[in-house]
Amino acid sequence: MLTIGQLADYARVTIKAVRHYHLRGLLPEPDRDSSGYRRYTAEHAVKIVKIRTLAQAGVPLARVKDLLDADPDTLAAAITEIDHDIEERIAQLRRTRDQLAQLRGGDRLFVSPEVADHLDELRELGVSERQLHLERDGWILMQTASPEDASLWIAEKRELMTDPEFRALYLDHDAAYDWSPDDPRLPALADRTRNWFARSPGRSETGPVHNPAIARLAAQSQPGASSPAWDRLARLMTDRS
Amino acid sequence: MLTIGQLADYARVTIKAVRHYHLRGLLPEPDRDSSGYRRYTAEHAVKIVKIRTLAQAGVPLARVKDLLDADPDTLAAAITEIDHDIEERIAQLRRTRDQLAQLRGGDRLFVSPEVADHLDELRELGVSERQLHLERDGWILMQTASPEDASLWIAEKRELMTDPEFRALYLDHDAAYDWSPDDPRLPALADRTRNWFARSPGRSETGPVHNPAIARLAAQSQPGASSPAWDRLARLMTDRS
DNA sequence: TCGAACCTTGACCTAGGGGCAAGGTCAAGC
DNA sequence: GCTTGACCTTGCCCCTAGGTCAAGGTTCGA
Repeated sequence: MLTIGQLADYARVTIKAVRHYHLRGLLPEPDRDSSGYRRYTAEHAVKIVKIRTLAQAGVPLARVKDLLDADPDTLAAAITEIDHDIEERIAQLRRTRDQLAQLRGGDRLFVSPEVADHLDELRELGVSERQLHLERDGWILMQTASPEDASLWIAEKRELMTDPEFRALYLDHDAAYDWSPDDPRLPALADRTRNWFARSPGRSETGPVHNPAIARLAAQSQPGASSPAWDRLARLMTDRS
Repeated sequence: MLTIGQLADYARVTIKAVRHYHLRGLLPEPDRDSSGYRRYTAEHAVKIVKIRTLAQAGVPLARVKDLLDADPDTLAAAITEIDHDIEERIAQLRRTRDQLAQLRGGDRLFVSPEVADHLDELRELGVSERQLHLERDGWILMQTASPEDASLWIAEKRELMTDPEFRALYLDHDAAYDWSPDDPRLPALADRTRNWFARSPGRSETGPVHNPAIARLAAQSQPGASSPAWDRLARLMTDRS
């Protein structure tokens, strides 16, 4: 006959857990000795090892209770199912490990692989961290609003980036962020930008949502995402177009 | 700007989880719109994907909170540690799977491998299920009371079982359970048993605890573990020895 | 304009215990 | 006989990481 502590040690379970199983009706209360201590038999030990095994497998105690006095076929079926469940949890943990590795890496975790590649290209081009941040956040918002459109837009944007003139314009806009709003280079930049859009084939017919500048607009809905120079640039471009 | 539902969908998290993160101080409460709805930015989306990734890895939210604004080196170290932790949990799940498989099989889960092998041998010998049950429970109690002694005793018991005469005695004792207490075969069986113990070398000097009959005695402390014939047998053996 | 889908807060629930209080019991050693 | 430490008892509230339900306000698309 075992005390609760001996039983708990045998099954490698805490005393508290044993009492919890009594409370949940998984384990019948054993007889008490003259001093009121619970006295367990080997039957209890067997049952509690069963309970522990199922509970460790993540089976809710309510289900463990049913399983304990189910017929062997039902139990076997349940075990098969639980086994599959564990396999799946292992696979999930592996996926989590991969994501954890990406968390070290940078932004790939937060955006689609295409956008992540795009951001990498921008970084190589020498785009400022501020601008990268703006781009990333813009794509996040777009992906959230419309994942299908976002995947079209990113393909278009990346194709655009193969044009050296567009790349130059992009870098100039990036640099212009810090300029004074009175900077004489701003009107010229606005002109070059408008000219490029006018020359670029098919830009206008795809509708306003297909304009890659919407990335910047979306990002600008965040606080601190614009500057006096950019505001001036926006006015220069809309006024004369 | 995202609603709570859009944010939750983006990060593949439930709305309730998002609010829970606010409650725990992991995620700053965003501004509300005119109707009191929370309105999120891409910054929130980034943060919540981080939180989700760490939380899915089993990191307690309190620690996630610290990690969110830790310096990169601290974060990297923590991620390495968390990664090891996941590996360990995968290993544990594999062990649980093995145990689950044993749960289908039978008794191996509840006793040491040596005892399990012993029980298998007894089963092959044609021992009754009742007796097997008694043996198993006896070994459980012994293992609980004194694991080291139990491992010595099981080795001794298995060596004993290699003796054909002991095996015959064991099977006869098993069969005798159901006999009438007046059965004429009982005194003869008691004699044969006493003779065997007397002949068997070193049986008496190892002390009473090394007598394998203690298995039966231990098992008999359970209700319904004896019979009139066994009681008579016990009296016959002690009276005349 | 209406219904569906969304949002709000609040209250209560879960599993598997942990920790503490306020004791009772038991075995060993002096 | 007395103390000490380890063990046991019940009962209570606490935790995590949310889930669920209720009762209501809001927004959006047909």
